[in-house]
Amino acid sequence: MEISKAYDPGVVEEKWYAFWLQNQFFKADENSAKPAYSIVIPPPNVTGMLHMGHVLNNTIQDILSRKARMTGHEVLWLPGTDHAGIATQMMVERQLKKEEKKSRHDLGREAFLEKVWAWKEKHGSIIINQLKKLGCSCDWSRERFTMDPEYSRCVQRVFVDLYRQDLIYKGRRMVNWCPVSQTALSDEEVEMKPQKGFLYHFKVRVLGMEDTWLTIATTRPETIPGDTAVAVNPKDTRYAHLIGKCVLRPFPADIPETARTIPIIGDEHVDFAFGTGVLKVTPAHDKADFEIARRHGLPFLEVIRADGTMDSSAGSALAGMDRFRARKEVVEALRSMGALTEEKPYDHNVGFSQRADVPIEPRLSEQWFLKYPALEASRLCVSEGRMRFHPDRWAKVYEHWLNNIQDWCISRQLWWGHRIPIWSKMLPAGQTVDGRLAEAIRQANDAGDLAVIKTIPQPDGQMRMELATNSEACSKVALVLGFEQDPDVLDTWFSSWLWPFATMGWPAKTGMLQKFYPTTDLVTGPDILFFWVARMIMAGYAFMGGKEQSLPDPMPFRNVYFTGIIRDKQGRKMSKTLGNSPDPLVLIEKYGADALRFGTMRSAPLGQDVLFDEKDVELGRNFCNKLWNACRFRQMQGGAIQDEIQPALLNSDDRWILSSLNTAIRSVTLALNEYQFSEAAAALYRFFWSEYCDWYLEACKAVLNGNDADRKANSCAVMDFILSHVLRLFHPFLPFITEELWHGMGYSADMPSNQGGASIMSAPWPLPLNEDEMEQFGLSQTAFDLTSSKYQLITQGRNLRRIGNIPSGKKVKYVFKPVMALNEHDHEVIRLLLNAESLPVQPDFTPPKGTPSVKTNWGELFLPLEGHIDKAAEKARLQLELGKIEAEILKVKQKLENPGFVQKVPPQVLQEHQQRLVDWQAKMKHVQESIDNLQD
RNA sequence: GCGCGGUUAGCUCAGUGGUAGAGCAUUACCUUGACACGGUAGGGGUCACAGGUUCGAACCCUGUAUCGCGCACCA
Repeated sequence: MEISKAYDPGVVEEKWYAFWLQNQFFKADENSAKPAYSIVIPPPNVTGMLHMGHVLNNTIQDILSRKARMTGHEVLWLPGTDHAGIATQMMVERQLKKEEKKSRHDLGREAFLEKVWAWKEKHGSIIINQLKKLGCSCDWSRERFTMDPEYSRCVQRVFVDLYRQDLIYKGRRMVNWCPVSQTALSDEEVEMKPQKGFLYHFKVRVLGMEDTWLTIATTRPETIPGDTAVAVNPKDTRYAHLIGKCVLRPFPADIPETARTIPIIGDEHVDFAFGTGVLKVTPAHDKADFEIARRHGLPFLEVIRADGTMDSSAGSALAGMDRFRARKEVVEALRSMGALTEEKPYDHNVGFSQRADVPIEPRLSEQWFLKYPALEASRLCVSEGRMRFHPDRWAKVYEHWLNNIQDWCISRQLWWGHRIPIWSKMLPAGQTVDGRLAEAIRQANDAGDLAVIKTIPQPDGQMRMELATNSEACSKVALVLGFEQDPDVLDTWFSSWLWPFATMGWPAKTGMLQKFYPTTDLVTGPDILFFWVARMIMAGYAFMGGKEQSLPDPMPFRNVYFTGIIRDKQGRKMSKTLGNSPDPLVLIEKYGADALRFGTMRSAPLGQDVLFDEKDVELGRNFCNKLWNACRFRQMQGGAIQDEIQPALLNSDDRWILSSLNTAIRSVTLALNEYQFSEAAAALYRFFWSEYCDWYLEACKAVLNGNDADRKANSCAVMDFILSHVLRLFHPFLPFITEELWHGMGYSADMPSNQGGASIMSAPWPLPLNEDEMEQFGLSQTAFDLTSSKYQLITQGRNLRRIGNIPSGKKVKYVFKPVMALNEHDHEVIRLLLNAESLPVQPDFTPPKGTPSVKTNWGELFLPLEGHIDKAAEKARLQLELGKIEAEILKVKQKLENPGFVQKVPPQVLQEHQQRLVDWQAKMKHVQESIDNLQD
């Protein structure tokens, strides 16, 4: 192959991705005899565009998948997208408004949904294509969407099943209402944000008492028209005597006083230290007040409408006004009637709709709720360690959430999503199920579908008959009989929580489920621990635990890896509004996908947020280029691939790099097994750059510049050995460039097709050398250390140039006074790497006075400078060094003189310290001599 | 308020009891036959603070400060 000077990722990446797809290397075979490894992708929103969070997330999944393939696993990485109810609907609504100036209501439900589907068809694959650019090795033949027909049937089935068990019920409750999206939200979708507001005090007259007033503190005066009581703590001596009396509510001012006379009640909930100790009770617009009202049988008075504007019940002055505008109006009105006694700035937390970013309005409404199933099993699998969280501190957060769990509000007043599979009809009490419907229900159940009917008595004496079914035939009969389907749809997460098995053909016992469930790893951000991870665990235990699946453990995954959150280099969250979120595709264009992957992984330690800096990607690009050029260097030596290393011809540097490779294989494998991706990347980086390129390749040139063809060939064999291992170790991180070089260097040529012959993807993951191989190659710690100290000698020798201000590029003469026999190879390596013109070996060398030198266990190295030395400067430098050495000696001496130390410390540590003292003392002696030599 | 995590070189971070590390940035030198997206050699840190345990603490314990996150919140 002809290798260019710099690596150009663009063409290479496209070529190999197409190649992988064409050869179906990503495809999972459920009939394979290999052990299974599986991941289901956290499905990105169909509205999504690839951002740095996706890059982090999916690179990790790809690394895990590719490594698993190389270690001989049958890998399923199952991709797909999420319909993302609110987000998608809002996006299409916005577009509709912009382009056609219409609302969804103008179109009607059906026509609007057609629009959304059309939008999904057009844009839904954008993020999928972006993942392909990143190199993701997903099995695209199994791509799923949470609103696929089969998937939707799973959602319905689960709903009906839970409904049958009375775990799903309809209730009129206080919910988190988003006035912009105009739907209920779950508690998890509400984000508390600190807000600057005001705490207002206003007074109301106590009826039937002479000049007695109560002062009430509130942050929400606009809800005064909805107050149906005033509460005080019964233990509060200031007010207890007033319980049972009434006060006059100031608003709405245009209704008779009798209609706004409200009682003073006593309730333990009231904190008499807060505000004035008097609480206004607005049962329809506050969660706590709702509970108080229930305890005291107070009426509920709604004064704010679904869209966040004031209802006519709030009085004609406020009707139709936005809630925040109304707040100001009410304050002014109180002020003008002289009732406002205080108005002071107040910081407090307000719940915001996560999606629409506006304050939530607690609102009384009828919604569907779910009592979470399988709570205990879900808790135990983590606390008992059968399912492991990485890092495991998230297990505590998970447990805490489970222990404080509230029923899940699962209905949404949206159109885009899974419509609730309930059909109902009002009937006179006592009416039985129509025969045709009863027959349809029987048939549905016989066919393996679910159909359940319930009757719910109504306050007016009628009853509501509810059919829950996932059978289309059955629901059609109900429609004919005048039943109507519930208009709401389900929370998006009510479909996502089934992802690990609904994507694999559940409820049937499919080959795919048998092979790949439970999945091995889940990789996701901690921000969706409650939304998604926890609920998937429950769904696993609730629906995969039955006899029909016959699983030893129905858990959905064995390991959960929580990524950090990607922030910018100032530590701020990436966001569109801040404009600090780089477009990964631009980065891929500029630096290459491998560079982006490597840079991201290198800076993303387990369990920490990632401060992203484009410099990291630049580092990745530089690294790819280094890899490219190291291979180019091997290529330029010519010759065929050398796959036979001749042990007899190995030199000290060959042995050193083979030992080093062995260490690298161990540490990279270990790090990956422990999900320490940044550690694995750093270990590879260090091995390849600092050890292979900086030392081995440079030392290699001693052989390659020579004339011994056998030894040259053997050096090439070692290079090929190292490179073929390095490429495989790097493949999970850098899939494209490693594939290109794997083929380009010819390493694929001799391999069986399914073991690296066709693609590096299927090449075996490198194993450390076994003892036989170590012995055959003559590798040992002693030999390794000896060569390491040779390199230390070289570094120190190069440093000598500074003394005479000799440029590193200038060839000079060094003299070596060895302590042991120096073989020809080592001699040449030292000479070459010192960039020495010559390196005479003179065992009895007597240097001219003041010649700079270093002393090592290989011997003493001199740089004769012939009077080029600034003696004063050199002396000062040596004095400084002497000071440092003395400090070190003092430290070690103090330890060794401490009787406690000598008695208690392990012998090995003691010996280390003693050796250290000897070394430092030798060094001190040498430096002292050098100083003495500088004296005239 | 409760819980969790962080505080180590100018920056971003490794380092879990035995000589303080990496990358970037920085200084000097080098365009040498793989690579300037490069090479060589440097400089730079009383490991937030205070106690304690230990022969020995960046590391273990206690407390404090500070930053961040999660949960719960008093209207």
